[in-house]
Amino acid sequence: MGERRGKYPTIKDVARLANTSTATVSYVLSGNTDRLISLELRDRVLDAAEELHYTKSAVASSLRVNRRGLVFLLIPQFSNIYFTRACESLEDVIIANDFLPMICDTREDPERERKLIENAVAQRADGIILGPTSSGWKNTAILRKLNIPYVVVGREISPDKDSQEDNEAYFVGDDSYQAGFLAGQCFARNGHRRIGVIEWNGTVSSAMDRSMGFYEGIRRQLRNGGSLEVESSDVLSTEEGYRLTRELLQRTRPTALFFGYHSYAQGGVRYLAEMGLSVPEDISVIMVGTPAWAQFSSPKYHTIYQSEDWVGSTAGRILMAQLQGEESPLLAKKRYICPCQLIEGNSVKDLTRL
Amino acid sequence: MGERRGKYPTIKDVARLANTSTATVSYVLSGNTDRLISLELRDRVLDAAEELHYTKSAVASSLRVNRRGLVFLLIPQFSNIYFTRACESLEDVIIANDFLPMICDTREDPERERKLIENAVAQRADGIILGPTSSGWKNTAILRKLNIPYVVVGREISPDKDSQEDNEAYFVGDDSYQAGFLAGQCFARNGHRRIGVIEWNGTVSSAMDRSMGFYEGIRRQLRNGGSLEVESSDVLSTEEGYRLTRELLQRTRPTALFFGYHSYAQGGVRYLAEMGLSVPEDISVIMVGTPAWAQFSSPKYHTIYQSEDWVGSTAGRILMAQLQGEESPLLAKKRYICPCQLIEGNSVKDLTRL
DNA sequence: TCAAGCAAGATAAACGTTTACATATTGGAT
DNA sequence: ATCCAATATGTAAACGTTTATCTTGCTTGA
Repeated sequence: MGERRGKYPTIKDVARLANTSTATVSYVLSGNTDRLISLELRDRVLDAAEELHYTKSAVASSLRVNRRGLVFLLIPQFSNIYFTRACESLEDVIIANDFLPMICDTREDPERERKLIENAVAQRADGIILGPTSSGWKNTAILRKLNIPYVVVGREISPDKDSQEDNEAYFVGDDSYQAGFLAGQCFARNGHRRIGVIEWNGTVSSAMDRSMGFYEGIRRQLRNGGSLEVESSDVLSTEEGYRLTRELLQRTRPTALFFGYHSYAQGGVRYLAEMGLSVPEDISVIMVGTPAWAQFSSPKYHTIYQSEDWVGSTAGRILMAQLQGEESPLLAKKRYICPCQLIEGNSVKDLTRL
Repeated sequence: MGERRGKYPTIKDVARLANTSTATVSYVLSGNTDRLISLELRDRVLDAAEELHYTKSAVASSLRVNRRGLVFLLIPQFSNIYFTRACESLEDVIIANDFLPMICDTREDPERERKLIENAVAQRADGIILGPTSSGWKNTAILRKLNIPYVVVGREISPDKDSQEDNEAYFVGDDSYQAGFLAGQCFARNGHRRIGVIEWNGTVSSAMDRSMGFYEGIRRQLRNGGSLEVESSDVLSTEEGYRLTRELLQRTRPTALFFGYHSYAQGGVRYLAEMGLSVPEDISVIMVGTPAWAQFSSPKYHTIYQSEDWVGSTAGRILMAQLQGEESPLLAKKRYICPCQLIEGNSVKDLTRL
């Protein structure tokens, strides 16, 4: 019962109750050993603090010493396993280094991203991990200006042509080009030549690289005839995946479908089911990303696996190295790219044996 | 280049550059209209602030006025769609009310939960939303003690028998009993009498209520003969779902399986697939929770749908009502329970027509 | 002419910590 | 007796804001 509002007990209250000075209380409560304190007094202080349910105000404390103990993790969506998985290993290293990870989602919205970054600096975050939107470079300008440590994950950001900045950001991610390439190659190996591609035309690096890689992986195969039908959208979501797949299949009927993002695949696969098309008999499927549903379903899908934990822990370690301010070999390199891996399921039909 | 460490420009720097006092700068920058300021000076201040890339320190600011603008969202896991979905609508109402939502995950770990709650109060969070672990009641004691507004979602927490506290927490969640009941009833309607149950024996309310409901839903049916085999675990995870299902099926061979949690179902379904058991021909399945994979797979699974968005937005609105400190009809009630809904797929075989 | 009122701005106290510095009390050693 | 070192504690300044209070120079009405 009773009011909230300035109700927290302060160090002063503790001092009064323990009949001593605030300095002493501070020394006792922060375990600072620079000063000798009699056991008797120490106990009195601890008892008083306990009795009042005293909790140190991190805000007053970090105003004084220049350390917030906060790291912000800004990710584009919770429904994107790539980022939530990376988050988990990130949290582990951040916590292990005695920082508190705070997660916010930008919803793939540049404006929201801008506000969240601004918030992070207003909160005086010690560092920031960013899974960027398409405006990632612009929105991080303030971090570069104020020299706040940050690491970009998953999607690369880079200076606009007109910008004169060249202060490249730390980046940890997967080899998106290779991801596409592996998929294209797999279709090629299995003799597919009429292929549908569902891709995201977000202006982030990963999207474009995936397409490039895919085309390169399948190019040879198509030289002797074949077709590539593409359907794409600005929006990355399950629903949009459904719609794109429908559009594409109403136009043409390929033997194989490549989904550049598993969220698209999720919607697309639903459309296939509703149409009574079975995988891989009627149509083959590969997707980038390895969501649970794709592994535990029948058919089990071919997926391109990206090492989210590696990405997370590496990004975390780089940020920590920056914060510790030591010379770390980790900091010598700016771009960390992890190779992908084709995980075979049974969603690709072998056409070469017909 | 250059050092981090006290590098942020302060209001004092701005004042110096604009050749005025800190008071004026503060008034201008916070848009406080209590004071008249000449246009000329106002512009000088704004220019100076811009030039220095000044950002107000939320930590200094909220030390002074007693308002943090922070709401912590503590959820047990990112892989649990129930909570991530609730999070999204929570964020919306929190942001709409001009607070900044910070998300942390407790990993279903009571100790971690305790620390995170402590952190939240150390950060002087204005309010807390908690998807509790089994120690939820104990860990929130400090919030009650210090009178910090909080709302519990998804799983109910309640005083230990030995505790003398009776200050019931605000709770928003689904009717877990009904969730179980609907599932039991559905099996009963379809004539199943040899049934396997995979349940979580976490000591949170939802777990126990689900089982109770399920038994009640199926009870009648079993009166004329039948069997119920239960397999349960302390740990809630996909892997454990796999293991429990294996244990159960090695012991007995029911016609239907009830998964109390979709994470268990995910692992269980994989085991079924590996054993070559097909759903619903060989075995019927219902699960609580409606993950994407269960909807987009074939077969489409019977699921018990819980209204995560309703839970999220309601919990958010209750917390905001507390923070606004007004009399809100919302605050009159302590427990908000949303009914569940059986979403039919084709994972339950009708045995009555044989 | 002058007090009163007002516009436009400055000064300084306060928020809850941390910590440099000052003080007071001991017990030896000289 | 005197001085010093060691121990144990207190005082107060500082961190970056906000805001109550004070100052100054003008206007203006009687």
